Amino acid sequence: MKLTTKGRYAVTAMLDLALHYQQGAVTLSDIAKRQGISLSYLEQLFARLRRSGLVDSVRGPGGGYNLAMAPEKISVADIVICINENIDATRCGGDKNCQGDERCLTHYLWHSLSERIHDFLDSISLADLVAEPNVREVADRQRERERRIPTIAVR
Amino acid sequence: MKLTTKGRYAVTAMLDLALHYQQGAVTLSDIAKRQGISLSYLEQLFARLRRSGLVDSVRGPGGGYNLAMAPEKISVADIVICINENIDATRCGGDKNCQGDERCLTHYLWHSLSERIHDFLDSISLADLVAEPNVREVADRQRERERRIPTIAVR
DNA sequence: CCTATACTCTACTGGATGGGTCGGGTACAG
DNA sequence: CTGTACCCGACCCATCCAGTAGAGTATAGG
Repeated sequence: MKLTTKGRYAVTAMLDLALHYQQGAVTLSDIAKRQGISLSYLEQLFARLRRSGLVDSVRGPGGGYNLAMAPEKISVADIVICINENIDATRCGGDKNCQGDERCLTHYLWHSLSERIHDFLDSISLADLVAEPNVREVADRQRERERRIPTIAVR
Repeated sequence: MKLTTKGRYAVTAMLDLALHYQQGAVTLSDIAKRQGISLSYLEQLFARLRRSGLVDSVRGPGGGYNLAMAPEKISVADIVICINENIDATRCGGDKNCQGDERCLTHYLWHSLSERIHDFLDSISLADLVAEPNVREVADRQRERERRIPTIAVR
């Protein structure tokens, strides 16, 4: 089981997209500024998100990224799995060969933990997060700061 | 959030102790053989477990380790936390300063995930694991193998 | 057609950390 | 006094996270 900044960044960035859903393409540099994530790093993450079909890209000026589906359709688990490959907590990755070619004593424990984590993350969609008061509060704060410290050439 | 072999090994080893509860001290080399874990590595883990008061040690010949409390009193979370320090999934470690000095968009998400994981692992005691049929099955297999390939000087 | 914008892709890197090994202790039962 | 077993610190290596760098391609707008 690994859950690192990588996965966290990916979810944060996808949530940013969800907050601007159906408002046109969002550029990575905007996300980078708003969420405090390195642009080059975001590029790597979005390459995977695009290949997994979670986002669509639009090239050229005025381009950027859009969610490929409605926020209700994308769960946090989808994003984390796409980025991190697995949230399996067993050593063997579910292959039951943790000790030699047999299951180790605690195989089932980690297996059920993995299930719990997956079920939890899968039960939360981007739409759920957008609706969350705590999230709205932070988003408002970010919008406010963006207004006060506008980008050069604010259109 | 990190859950690595370290934590898994520790739980496995503690479960081995629980399976031999009140049958005298268990040596690390026995655990190493039964569970397929490096002896030196186990020594490191048990140093922490001992300092945290989860196990008692007996030095000298015939020595080994014992659970410091009844298996009912020790939860998987106790062991993992002792070894891994934290199972917090947030970046900031709960300090709410994930973005600059503010909370990031997804702070609450990771916070509640951490709570879920902790609650789950805390709800499972070593006694619960010992009672688990899946665990008994693997333990029986290990005992069988131990009988067939006995240690040199099997007392 | 030119240019700026913004995605696309590959290569590289430094530091942390997981997962060990090695070797020299100390306590104590027989 | 000897062997067993815990105790403790130093060291090591591969992996990989997190991030940088830089070259290329598509395209909207002038």
